[in-house]
Parts: sequence; structure tokens; C-alpha cells
Amino acid sequence: MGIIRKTKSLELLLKEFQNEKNAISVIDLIERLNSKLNKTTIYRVLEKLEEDGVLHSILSNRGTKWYARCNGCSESNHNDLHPHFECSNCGKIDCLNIEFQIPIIPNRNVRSSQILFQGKCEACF
Amino acid sequence: MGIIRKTKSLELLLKEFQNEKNAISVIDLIERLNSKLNKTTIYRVLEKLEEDGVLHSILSNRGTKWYARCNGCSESNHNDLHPHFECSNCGKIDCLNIEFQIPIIPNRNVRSSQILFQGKCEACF
DNA sequence: GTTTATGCAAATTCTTTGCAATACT
DNA sequence: AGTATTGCAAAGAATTTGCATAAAC
Repeated sequence: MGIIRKTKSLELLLKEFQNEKNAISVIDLIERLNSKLNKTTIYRVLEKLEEDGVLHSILSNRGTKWYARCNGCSESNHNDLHPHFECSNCGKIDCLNIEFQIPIIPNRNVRSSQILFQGKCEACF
Repeated sequence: MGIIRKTKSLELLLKEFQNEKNAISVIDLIERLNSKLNKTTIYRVLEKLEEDGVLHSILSNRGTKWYARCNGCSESNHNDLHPHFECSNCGKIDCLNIEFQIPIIPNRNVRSSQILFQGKCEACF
């Protein structure tokens, strides 16, 4: 149960996401905060922020983890089901501001989804 | 350019997929063929079968690779864009026989997609 | 003072590479 | 014979674990 403590790590990580509404890869965060935070700490804080509904995670096509800010999620209600777009050229991952309707699948109850499109992004287009 | 040779590895791997229309994880294949094939070979043959349009790959929620038989793909035409369903209980990945319409996204040309739903599968439901 | 977070080193998991030996046509 | 495939060992990338130290409440 997460009483979040105000730590340096938390502050530094949140700052990275304040200026970025799209996704940032863990690899990138480790590099950026290299001199200030240990990578283990980064993994752990991100995990906690996801649990608490502050960030959501995305898996890239290569299988690496990315995180982006949530919009209207909380600890009890995770509703960030929007699709993402990965640029096949520069590798950047964007959140798509698109409604996505989860289909009804017989005999299965869909709880969550990962929708990732690939192609060239706006900058590389 | 793939002139596919009839090798023991190819035969053994294809046999695994003949009886299974859903996805099989690479980890699982390595285990199954443990005594007969080297894991490196397995990775390489699967990669080739994907290039040739015989199999398609799926990334699980954990970032591990799975493969499943294609339906009507060829070396030049990969059209296996159906969604997949990963069971949050047993981990199995199924191909969903559902039409999926790729949305039109402004300023981006979508080339491919990965659609993965999660929840309980038919058996675990 | 007690609980939670951090850093470090090492372990784990999955996948890829290099290269010599072997199998296929 | 010539080219593609295989096995093995080792390297690589990303992530996780254990534990002693430090910071937050």
C-alpha cells in the first residue's frame, strides 16, 4: 500500500515526465539520470508510479519498457487504454489521443490491452 | 533471399506448429526440442520462417517472443494483423479470429501493429 | 525509532554473435 | 564443390534480487 515518500528519486523522475507527454524509455531515463540515480532505483520508482496510476508502461517492439504520464488514472482505477505509436525510424513512442474500443470476445473477459502501431512518426514522415 | 532447405531443424519446428494453431513461446520450443536442437538454431529458423510468411511473431506482456502460424501470408505480403489474447492466469497466447481495422492517424503512415489483449482465457475463465 | 527507499554488485532471463564443423543441393 | 545451416561457447542487453546503508516520516 503506497504512502509515497517525497524522495529525491521521485522528484527527479517526475521532473523528466513533466516536460514530456509522450513515452520515455527506461534505458533513456537511466542514461539521463546516470549521475544522480542508480538504475535499480529508477526501475523501482517507475514501478511504484505505475501502481499508483501516475505513469503507464508500454512495451516497445523490441521488448523494452517505456513509461508515459497517465491521464485520469488513480491507484484504484487504471483506464489508460489508449493506443501508442512507435516510429520505425527514430524509435520514439507517442501516446495516441484516440478512442479505442475493446471488442467483446466470447468466453473471455478482457481486462487490459496493449495496442502498438508502427510506421513513421510526424518528424520522420 | 530464401531458398529454404529441407533440414531436420525446419521439419521439427514445423511439426510443432502443425498441431497448434495458437502461439508457442520460443522458451517453450527450446524446452520441447531441447534434446534435438540447439536454441540458437531455433531462434534462427523461426526468424527465417517469419520472413518467409510461414509464422508471425508476438511479444508477450513480459517481453518474450512467441510465434504462431500465419494464414495467407507470403514472403512479399504479410497481412497477419489479427489481435492476440494473452491469459493473465496461464500465460497462453491465442490468435483472435477478429477483424481489426487500423485507424487513420494524421501525419503518420501505419505499417504494422501489435494488438494484445489480456484477461482470462477460455480454460481459466 | 521505525519504516521505506537507495546504491551496489551480482544474478537472472532472454536473445544474439562469431566461428569452426556439418549438412544440403 | 559450393553455399546455407548448425552447434557451441561466449557475449550482450534489459531487468531483478539480496543485502547493508541511508533517508523519510
